[in-house]
Amino acid sequence: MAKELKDLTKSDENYSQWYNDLVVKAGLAENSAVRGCMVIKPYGYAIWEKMHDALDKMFKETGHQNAYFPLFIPKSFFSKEAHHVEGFAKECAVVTHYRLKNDPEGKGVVVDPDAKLEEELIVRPTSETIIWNTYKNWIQSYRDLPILCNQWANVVRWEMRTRLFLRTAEFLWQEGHTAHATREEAIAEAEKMIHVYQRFAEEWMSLPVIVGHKSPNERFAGAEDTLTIEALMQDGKALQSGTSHFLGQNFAKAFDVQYVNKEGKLEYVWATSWGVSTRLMGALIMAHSDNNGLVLPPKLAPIHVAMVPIYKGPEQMAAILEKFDALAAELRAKGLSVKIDDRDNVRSGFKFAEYELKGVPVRLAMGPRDLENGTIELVRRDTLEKETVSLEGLADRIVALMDEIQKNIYRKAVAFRDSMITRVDTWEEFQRVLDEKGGFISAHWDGTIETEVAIKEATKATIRCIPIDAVDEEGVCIYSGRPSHRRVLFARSY
RNA sequence: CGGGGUGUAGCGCAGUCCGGUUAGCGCACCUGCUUUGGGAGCAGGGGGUCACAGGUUCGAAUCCUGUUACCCCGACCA
Repeated sequence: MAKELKDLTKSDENYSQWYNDLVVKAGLAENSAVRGCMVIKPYGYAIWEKMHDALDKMFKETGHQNAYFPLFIPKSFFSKEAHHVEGFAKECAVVTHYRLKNDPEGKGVVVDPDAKLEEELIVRPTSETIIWNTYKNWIQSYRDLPILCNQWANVVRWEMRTRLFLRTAEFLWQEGHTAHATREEAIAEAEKMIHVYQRFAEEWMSLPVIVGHKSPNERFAGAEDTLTIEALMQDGKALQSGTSHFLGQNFAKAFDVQYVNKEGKLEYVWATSWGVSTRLMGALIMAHSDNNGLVLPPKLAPIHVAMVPIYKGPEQMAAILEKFDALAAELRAKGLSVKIDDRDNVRSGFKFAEYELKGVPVRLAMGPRDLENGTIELVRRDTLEKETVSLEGLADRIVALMDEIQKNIYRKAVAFRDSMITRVDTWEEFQRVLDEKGGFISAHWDGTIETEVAIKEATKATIRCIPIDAVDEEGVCIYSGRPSHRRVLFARSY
């Protein structure tokens, strides 16, 4: 199964192929019959569900409520915000008809030309327009504000080139859409939510991220400011993992959403939107996996502990399963998910490899030797360290180990990420580091779109973000030589 | 949309140049036996509209024409 995985390393130029193989072989997802769309398989979906639940709880703790808006957006709504339509127009799926009929020539069904829609419907690539069209009806007075809604949904963006989890034509996400009375309150909301994402990435995914502002060229279509969390993958490429936008009054003006303030005067509403998607699954996979397969942080692992019997004959199997059942009951009582693998059609070695491929944090194996000694073999996935331990007090030990694994994976990722941030002061060095090392490059930039675009064309590297904690530092732009006041982070990215 | 490639069993492929037994191999699947402390071995078995539609031929997976789907490289990717 996973044997092929071992042939590749992360620095390999075939990393994409390696990634794709891993996603498929670990049973997370596969390509579907529909071009560019994926099937998320039960094991992959179980991870996504854990992400969903944790995020949903965080949103509610920050005062948000879930709601749901339509999948279809009338074309006219979509074109009301000029920058927005420009940004998304090239990748929209459009519904033009509402009926099929039997082919008059007898070959299946055809679109009924008489059932053409008066106005075409766009399959949402994001929901700002339909939501602001709705918010218009919800808002009259400052007493109606703020509105703090989140939606869990699927969206469609007709990408030319797709990749499992990272860029698919259809994907699952959440999108928060908030309406506020003041500019300051909306900006504070956008900042609050990017930090919710940061906390989720670091605490749940064991994924360190850099929080920053997008450069004007990389900003969301229709936003005044875009905040991002940027993560680093093991091949040295960056991945935009979540964004939070301050939309100013752009959508309020486009959809004429005004409220009466305390002084009785009409004002346009201030907006934010923020989202993370199943792309986080891609981030999780690419940040931690090794040549044996996935490495899942315990907080997101569908199975915490896999138990594998090593046996000869049904008597041994029964004796081992008895021990497993007792231990499993104890572990489950402590909130862990346990899988006892009593399949007799595959051998234990196969099972070991399989649970490593699937990233199960802890594996226990018990055989005749252990039965005699009252021991069990414990292997942790993050380090692959093997230990024969006593059954005494094992459940508590494993609970503590989950926490240790969660932290260890994070520590490793932080160490790697930090080692991959390089300060660079010349254009030659910039190109050399980009080609030979990759990762984030911290460099001066003159702040112009022309320079940003020129660097992108020359190297495929983009400004990932202007970190929120960037310190003022005078310097000269690595490309243009013009003055710069702070460093920004460049990288090649997914 | 430009350049290249591929459609043969659930998956991965050979066979196509040069037409000719019943279309083959590996993995997976089913049955049986032996195995079992790191991806088992042997034996037997099931599974095919050779992408689709025409054409040439005594005979087509193979040659010709058309269609279609997918993959890779570019362009695209708030």
